[in-house]
Amino acid sequence: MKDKKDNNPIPQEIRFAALAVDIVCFRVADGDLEVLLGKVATDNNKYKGWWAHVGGLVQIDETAEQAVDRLLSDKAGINKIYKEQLYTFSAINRDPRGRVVSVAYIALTDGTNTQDLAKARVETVWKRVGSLPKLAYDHDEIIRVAIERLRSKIMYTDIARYFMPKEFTLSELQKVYEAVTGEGVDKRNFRKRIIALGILKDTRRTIKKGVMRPASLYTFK
Amino acid sequence: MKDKKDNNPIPQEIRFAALAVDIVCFRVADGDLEVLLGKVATDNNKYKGWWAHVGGLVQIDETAEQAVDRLLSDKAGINKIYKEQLYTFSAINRDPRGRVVSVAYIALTDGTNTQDLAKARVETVWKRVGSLPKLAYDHDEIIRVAIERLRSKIMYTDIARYFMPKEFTLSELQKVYEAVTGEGVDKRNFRKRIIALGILKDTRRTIKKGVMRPASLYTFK
DNA sequence: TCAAAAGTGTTGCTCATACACCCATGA
DNA sequence: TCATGGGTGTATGAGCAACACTTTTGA
Repeated sequence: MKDKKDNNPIPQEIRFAALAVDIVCFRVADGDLEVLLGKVATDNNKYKGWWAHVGGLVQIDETAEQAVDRLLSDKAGINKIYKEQLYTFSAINRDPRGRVVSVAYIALTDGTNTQDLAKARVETVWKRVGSLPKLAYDHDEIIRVAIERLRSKIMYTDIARYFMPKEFTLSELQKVYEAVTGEGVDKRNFRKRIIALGILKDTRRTIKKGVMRPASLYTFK
Repeated sequence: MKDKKDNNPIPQEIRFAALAVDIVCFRVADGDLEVLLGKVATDNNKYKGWWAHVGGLVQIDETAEQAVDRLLSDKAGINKIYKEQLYTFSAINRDPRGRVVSVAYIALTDGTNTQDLAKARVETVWKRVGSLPKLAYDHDEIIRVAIERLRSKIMYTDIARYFMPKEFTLSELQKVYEAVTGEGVDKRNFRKRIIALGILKDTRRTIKKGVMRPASLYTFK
């Protein structure tokens, strides 16, 4: 992709920075909030072999959003995912290779996501946010901000929906809230509140897992 | 400043974009929410003579935050102001001169601000947000997002403090809330709520304006 | 009948809203 | 005494938190 013709009329001398995106991609699996990490593979990079958020350079003919979709697909085999812009990090030495300004995004996917690992061009792993290694670049800082934002938004929006598969039980939804906030909630109060919001639809069908009473299945409206 | 040596080890061919900041600077004056606009002065620019948010290019040796401080000071004569990052706009054709990615900031100042007009290198004006002209570039979109964010944050944070002078009356503070939200509030309920937050301190002094009962002066803790 | 998760109501508290009159001042 | 904005209390309803037992199922 670097062979694209540079037909940008902006003078070269003021184009000092490379523009990148970094994607903090979350899921909830087995009651744990997890984040997608990719192994740094570029040579001449003191962080080679470290774990980092998936990301890369924005190209001349795409927006930051388009770069996010492309990089998630190419590097991690993840497609059609919910995303929102998080923050832009412009510290001068955040990348030891030179001035790189990064627009960070949060992305959410459901725990049963279909990651096309055949397409993924980077070694990736899902790590619980409670036990992360030291990350490359300023990615520790980025994920700190991302978790803070995610915890705050799950309280007053319905973003939890992007963690859920099409159909789910109320217990599963509750586990997602608890995994994100890190705190347990009362089952009756949770169900009352979430039903009162009017964002769920009862499918009138049930699912049975193991030796127990079947649970009602819901979808988001 | 463009004469700075380009000692960036990032290869020239991936540095396609210019990085800019745009600053949506608000104040409340005479009960109206106003925004600072600067007249576009660059030649070879189809927007020359239009009004736009104050902004400019980020330089190689400064962060976006530092660029905001520098540009507000140089172009508008405004110093030491509260600011927070709003959103990064990366649409490909947002600037007709070429690919410019802009990190937008919100800045707030009090209505009695001391703008050093002698230093200001750009013609500026404060405009009521209710009667804005069509702005240059994508600045209509930027201010739409900025106002949305400001209205939302004034409801659950204490950012209103940055609109106030050191000391102020409760009526003045209420006017700021009303100017930002665009809606009137009940005086008794407003005072009860704001006092209950515990963020104000009564100076035990009063101020008298015109022919009326003096009002108590408060400060933010 | 046991294990395991599903499902269900009531009470008290806190907080937001609606609403109207007297006070202090200088002209 | 009048005009102007400053300053105050109460009642009602909504929404949230605390709290424990019964139901359904298959082994």
